[in-house]
Amino acid sequence: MNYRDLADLIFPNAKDASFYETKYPERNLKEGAMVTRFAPSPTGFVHIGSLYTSFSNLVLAKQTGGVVFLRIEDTDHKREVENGIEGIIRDFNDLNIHFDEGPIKGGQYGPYIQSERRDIYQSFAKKLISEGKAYPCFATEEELKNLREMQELNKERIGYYGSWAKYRNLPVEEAIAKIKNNEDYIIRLKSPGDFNNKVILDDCIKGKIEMPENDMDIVIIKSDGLPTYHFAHAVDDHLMRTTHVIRGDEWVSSYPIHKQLFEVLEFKEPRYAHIAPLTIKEGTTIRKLSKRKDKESAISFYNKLGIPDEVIKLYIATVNNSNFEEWYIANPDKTIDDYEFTFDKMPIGGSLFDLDKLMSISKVYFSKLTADDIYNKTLQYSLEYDNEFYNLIKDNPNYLISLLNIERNIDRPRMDIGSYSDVKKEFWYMYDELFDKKEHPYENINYPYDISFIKDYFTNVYDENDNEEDWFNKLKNFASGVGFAVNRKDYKENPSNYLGNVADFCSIIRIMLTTSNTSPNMYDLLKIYGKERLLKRLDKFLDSVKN
RNA sequence: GGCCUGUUGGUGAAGCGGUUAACACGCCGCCCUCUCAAGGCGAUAUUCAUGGGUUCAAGUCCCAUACAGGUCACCA
Repeated sequence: MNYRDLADLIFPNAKDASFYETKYPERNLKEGAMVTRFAPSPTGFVHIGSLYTSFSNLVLAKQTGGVVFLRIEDTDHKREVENGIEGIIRDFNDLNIHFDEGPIKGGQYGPYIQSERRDIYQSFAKKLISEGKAYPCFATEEELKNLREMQELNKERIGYYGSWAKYRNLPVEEAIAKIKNNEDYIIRLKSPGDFNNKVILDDCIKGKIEMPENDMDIVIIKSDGLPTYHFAHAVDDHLMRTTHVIRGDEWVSSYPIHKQLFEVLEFKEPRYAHIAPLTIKEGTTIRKLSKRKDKESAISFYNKLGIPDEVIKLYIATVNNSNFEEWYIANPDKTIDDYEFTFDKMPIGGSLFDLDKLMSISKVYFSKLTADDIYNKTLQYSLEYDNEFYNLIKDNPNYLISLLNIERNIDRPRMDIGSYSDVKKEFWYMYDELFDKKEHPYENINYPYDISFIKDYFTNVYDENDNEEDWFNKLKNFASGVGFAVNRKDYKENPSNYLGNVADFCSIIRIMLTTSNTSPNMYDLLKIYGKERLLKRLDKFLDSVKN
C-alpha cells in the first residue's frame, strides 16, 4: 500500500487537482494590472478596519485596470453569525463600494464563499497526500497538550514539528488501519522546512523582512473537512489568480507558512502587501482599533453622528497614503478616484485614529456641498435620528436652505458644519420652537452698561429692506451715537472714551439672536429671521439681561 | 519566552547620508474686513526613545538597551 491508496481512502471522490487548474485559467489582463481581493470573515458588518483594508484592494485594482473580488472566509463554524454574509454585502452596498466579482455578483472564478469550495480544497489536499507531502494526524487534544507541556519544560520551541510530530512518519498501513478503525484525524502538511534556514518576504509596503523558514506541520484540513486559513489562502489565491495579497499585517509572521504552501503545491507565489492597522489610544497605551471594544470602529457610529460615508473614505485615503492630503488640498476640484495610490506611501507602523482630523476633513467636505444637498441629507438624517428637528424643517425647505446658503457660494465658504447633526447646532436659534424651549437661554450674560438702547435701534433704525451696506452704515451711525467707537484704531487708542468697539455692539445683537458669540453673517440672519420676530426676541432678551 | 515590526513637535506625519527637519490638525498672537467666520502673516516647541559605533558628514547605516505593537490554535 502506498500514499496513493491512503489519499484515495481519505478523499475517495475528490477530482484531480488538474481539473481546477484548467477550470480557472490565468486571467487575461494587461501588463501591470493587479488582481486583488478582500476576504473577510462573515462577522455581520463592515467596520472601519475592514473598510481600510478593502480600500487599498479596491483602489489599486481599479487604477491598474485590474480586478478586485470579494471572498467570504467562513471556514470556522464556531464564529458563524446569523446573516453574517448578507450583513457584509449590505454594508458595502450602503457604502457604495462595489467589487468586480463576489458571492452575489458571481464571476468566472467562483464560488466566492469558502464553505462552498470544500471539494476544491480536498482535491489539492488529496494531491499532497498522494505525493507524501501531507498526512493524516491522529493526535488527540490530550496528546497535543502533553506535547506542549513537555516542550515548555524542556524549553524547546512549542509546536508540532520535526521529531515532535508523532504521526508524520506513521507507516501508510498503520494510518489506513486507524482510519478504517474510525479514529479521528486531521490532515497536516509534512513540512520540508528547516528552522535554521531563512526566508525573505519582499513586502510591497514594509520592504524586505527576514524570518526563519517554517518547519511546523501545520493543519491544512480540519476534522470537519474544511481547510484552515493558510491552506485556503494558498489554494484560493492561486486559483482565483490573485496577483497582490493586500491584508492586515498581523499576517506577516505566517508568511513562511504561506510561502512553503505555495512551493509544495507548485503554485506561483503572489506579491504581498501588509497593511499596518488603525490604532487607538486608550489612556497611555496604543492598540489596534477593535471592532468589539471601540465604538469608533462601527460605521454606524459615524452615521449616528451625521458624518457622511464619503468623509470616512476621504479620511481613509488620507491615512492610507501619506501625501494624499497635500494633493487633495492642492486639487480641491478632484476626487479620490483621480489620485494615484502607491504602496510606498502607505504607513509601515500603525496609524492612530484621530476623530479631530476626521471632523476637520468633514468640514472641508461640507463646505463644498450645495445648500440643497445638505438640506436633503439633513432631512434624511433627522428622520432617522432627530424627529423634532425633522418636523421643523420638513415643511419649509427654503427657510433652512437660505440659512445654509449664507456665505456658501463664495470662494472660501464657511466651515462651521461638519455633520448633519451640526446643522441643528448651527441654526437651532432660528427656530422659535427650539428657542422657547430653553428655560434660560441668556444665562450668565450681562453687561457693564445699560443696553436698553438696543430696543431703540431695532424699533427706529433697523430696516429689514436695507441692503448690507446701508444696514451696516446705519448700525455704525447708531452705535457711535450711543457711545461706541466706529473704527478699531480709535477704540484702541482711547478705549476709555467708549463703551466699546462697534464689534461689541454687534456682539450684543448677535447674542440676542443666537445666544452665541459666533454665528454666520449677521446681516443675513437678521433678514431671514424677520423684524417682527426680532422685536419679540428682543423683549425676551432685555427681560432676562436687565438683572 | 521565541520570531517579526515600530519609536521624529500637543497630535497625525514627511524624510531613504549633507535640508533653516516638509505638510496637515490643534493651540497662541498679529493683520485684514463692515460684525462672525474665512483668509494672510507669525510664534511656540522635538538633545528626531536611550547608549555606543561607522563616516569629513547620521532621524537617515551598524550594534546594544528600553518601551510599544504583532504573532506563535483543528480562529481567521
